[in-house]
Amino acid sequence: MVNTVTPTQIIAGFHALSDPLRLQIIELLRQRELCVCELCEQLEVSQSKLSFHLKTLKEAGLLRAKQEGRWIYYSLNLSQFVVLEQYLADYRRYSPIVPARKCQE
Amino acid sequence: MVNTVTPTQIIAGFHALSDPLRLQIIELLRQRELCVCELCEQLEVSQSKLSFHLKTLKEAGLLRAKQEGRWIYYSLNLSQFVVLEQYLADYRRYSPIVPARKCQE
DNA sequence: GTTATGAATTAAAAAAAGTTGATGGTAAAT
DNA sequence: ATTTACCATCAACTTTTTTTAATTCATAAC
Repeated sequence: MVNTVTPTQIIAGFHALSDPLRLQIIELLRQRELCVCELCEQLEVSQSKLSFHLKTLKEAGLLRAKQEGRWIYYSLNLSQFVVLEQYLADYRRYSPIVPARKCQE
Repeated sequence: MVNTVTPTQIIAGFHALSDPLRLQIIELLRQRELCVCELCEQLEVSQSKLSFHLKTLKEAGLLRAKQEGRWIYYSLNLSQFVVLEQYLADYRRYSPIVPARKCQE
């Protein structure tokens, strides 16, 4: 496997997931891909605001954008979800429960 | 199962994981539990700063704190890692790839 | 070309998060 | 009882993120 996952990617991913509106966006896209105008309506937010959050998610690699005419359709990039999931899974799997070395002598 | 996971918990969790120093803290605690003074030394940050980030991680449920004398030992709360992992896994597992309904008629 | 629509970008303002240094609390040592 | 060590908290400040409104860009329709 070659795909090196950088801390920066991980941090951007988790940051993108740490906002309620962004989680709502993801929840909607889970059903099917949507264009910005449709997301706007369903979420009842301004286009500009939505655009900002879409960018955050896209730059974190969690979304894909596909232009079609003057519409832009967003969809989940599930492989990036797997990257983050894997990161968490590693903690669960390789974290021995070792009692602390005591601080004093 | 009764354990209802709230969006607030999820958001707090991902937010806690979206900072380089906090990831370093977690990386260290992965080996074994540590007291604050030891984390301070290894990470070379002020005690106050460290305390702030430990609080963020603890309030997100990712860490446990245990007092012993005047030392406070922090350790990973792996079950909360699993909660977040599960959240991501659900997207991967239950997200059908459905083409968009087109916007125009 | 001109106009209208969908969406990104910009700049300024507002809000939130993080940093710093000082202070305070508690437990142990003297 | 004092002092010392470990750690949390507070208030002031800095930095980053988010919001808002205006503008710009691109595509398509006229």
